[in-house]
Amino acid sequence: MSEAYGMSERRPTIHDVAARAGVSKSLVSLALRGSPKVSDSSRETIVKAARELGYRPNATARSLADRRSRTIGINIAELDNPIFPQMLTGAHTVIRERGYNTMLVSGERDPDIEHVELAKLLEFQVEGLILISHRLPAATVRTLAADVPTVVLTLRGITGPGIDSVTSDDEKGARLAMQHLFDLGHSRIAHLSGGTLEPGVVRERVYREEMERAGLADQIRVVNGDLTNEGGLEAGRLLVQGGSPPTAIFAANDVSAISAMAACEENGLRVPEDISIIGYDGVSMGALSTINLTTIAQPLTAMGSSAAERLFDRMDGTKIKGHSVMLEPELVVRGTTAAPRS
Amino acid sequence: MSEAYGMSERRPTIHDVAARAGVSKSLVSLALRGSPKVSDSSRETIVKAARELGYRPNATARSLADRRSRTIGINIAELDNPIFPQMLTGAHTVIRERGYNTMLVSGERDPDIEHVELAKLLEFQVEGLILISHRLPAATVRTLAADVPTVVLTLRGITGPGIDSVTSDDEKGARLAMQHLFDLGHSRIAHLSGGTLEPGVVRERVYREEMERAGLADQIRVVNGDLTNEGGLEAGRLLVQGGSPPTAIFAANDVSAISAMAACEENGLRVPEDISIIGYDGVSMGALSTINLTTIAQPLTAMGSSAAERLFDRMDGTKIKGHSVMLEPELVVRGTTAAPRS
DNA sequence: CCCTCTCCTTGGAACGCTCCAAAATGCCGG
DNA sequence: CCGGCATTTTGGAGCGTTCCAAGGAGAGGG
Repeated sequence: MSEAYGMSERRPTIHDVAARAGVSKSLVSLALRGSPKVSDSSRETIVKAARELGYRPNATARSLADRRSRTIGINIAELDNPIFPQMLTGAHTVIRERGYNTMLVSGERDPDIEHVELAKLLEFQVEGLILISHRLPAATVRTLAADVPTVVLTLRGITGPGIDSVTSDDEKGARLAMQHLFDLGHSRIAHLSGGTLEPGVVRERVYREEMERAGLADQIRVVNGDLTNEGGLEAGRLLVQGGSPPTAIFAANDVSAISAMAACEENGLRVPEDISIIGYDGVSMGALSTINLTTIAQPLTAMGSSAAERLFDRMDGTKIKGHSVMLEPELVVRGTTAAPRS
Repeated sequence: MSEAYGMSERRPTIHDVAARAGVSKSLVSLALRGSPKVSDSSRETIVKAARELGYRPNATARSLADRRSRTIGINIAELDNPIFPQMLTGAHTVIRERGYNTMLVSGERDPDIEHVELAKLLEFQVEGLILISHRLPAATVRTLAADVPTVVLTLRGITGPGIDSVTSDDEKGARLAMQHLFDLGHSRIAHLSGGTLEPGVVRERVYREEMERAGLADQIRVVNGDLTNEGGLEAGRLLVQGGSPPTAIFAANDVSAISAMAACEENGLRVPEDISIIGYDGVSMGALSTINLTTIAQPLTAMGSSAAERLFDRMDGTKIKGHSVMLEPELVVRGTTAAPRS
């Protein structure tokens, strides 16, 4: 044994176990992986020797030898907006149940960093990729998917060989929201948009369509809330400070909806008595009774787990065509919407 | 611009690059790692060949060869409570900046799962471990730390060789909270506790001590809010439904504090006019103007990054003694506390 | 020209594991 | 006691890198 430097002691390897048990390394390998071809007596000796030495298999070496990393890479846009951790949870659980590991990277809002991190994931030989992000360029996704099975979450409209996607039906969700407000009798409805970010686009389009379809084209009013706290607050102020505030606001996501609530209250408008607000996402904090936000809930955790399941399907199956799953959003009526005061 | 390759064929290796460039694999290895011993002309040919082949180094093989995984393992208790993702963010950023990768596992509230997952982390030869959890038994932590440099977040009182810990000064934070309420003139102060979970214990002890020190031993009232939404709601109800509700509540964390707010409002008590509430943690949603929770803010992101930095110190330094860092919490006065109506 | 001395470059031996073909062992009937 | 067959066990060849000792090529000095 080469003990060149005064390093801390070498971890025991399969060879050490073999030596101690008086068998060959191959047999140790078989025994420890539970092969039925190993005699009971050998198995026993080997397991005992392994335990005595505190042997722990080296997953790196194993990965190299059998060319399987048993690792899934997840790229997450950010951890701040609670929808992401929630999807992550769903995916993570499935990955674990399948006996895989999760390697997590985040672009932290910087495309360059994101690019580098994604590359590292591939170098680590991840067997599959889950992209939880709405700011990834389609070209990037296609390149990645050419190398490794990939499932995209929350990003619609990206297809191609090797790409699956999991989304919830934004079109339908947005219609549900508008319908709810119409049902309550609102017509002066404003939209707090998500700007040009992917999920925002569809929601805004549907808002416009529905308004037009209801003959309310002249009431259309859109302000960009940027899907963030700050953006929502400012946009909310803009909406309600004018002379005739809308009677209802459909916000592109919960985070900005909650901020808009604050903006309303600042300006003396009570929610829902004076103004109704409906959000989108179904983040758990919206359920807090202090907030009690009416919203279109996406099955966030389910989307995460569905993405992981789709990925495993693709990995062990022989599916070739990109296949997309669309889950159903759901209207959750809570305390921030009511009929307009007439 | 590298080409997308079919995923079935073998990935090009360093040998392929060597062949194409007409040099030895060793030289390719040196060149690609930017060694200065390589002539410019060779380097150029090699880089070109690598690009043309779409070569991507195999991090697994590299890890095995140089016995460094460049990976840090993070165990996270749960992703639901927003304090965890926030700490994760801090740690994750530092890890990335140092050129390392993050392998993420979670016990998902099940000690058995947690144990298995932690073991897998070690098999993957992580070079360091960050434990973001308050339910890990001290014995487990010590075992892990014997194998690999370890930093514990949020868990106090665990020390030993190889273990660093990062906490914020709970003792001081809790005193800040009580002092704030005293300063406002409160004396009928109840505590929404965190039960027996680690961070709750200290906060409750300080609550009791401070009440006694202020001669208010007879006013001491503690209900377990379990650090959760549901727990906070029920405990909150318990506190305010009785005949003479407290004039202030010190909650063991923000999540339960927010639920307690809801419980108060349910029962017709306005916050802060009728009852003051102060939380603990400083989660970002508390800052939402709709909630506007007075709280003791822990520097969550900083705790995460500090943990990672501590870890790297330990990894490349020769520090041996366990070293703990304690960061300062801070009183953030917002809208849920006021003087009691007299 | 030959000989050093620098630079560059190279093949082979790890790293710790899995896989495979082949060898050893054990058991049975004859 | 032997052949034949099933069951166990084994050594060696990878997996794609890095590291190292040693080999080649020029350049400059004598």
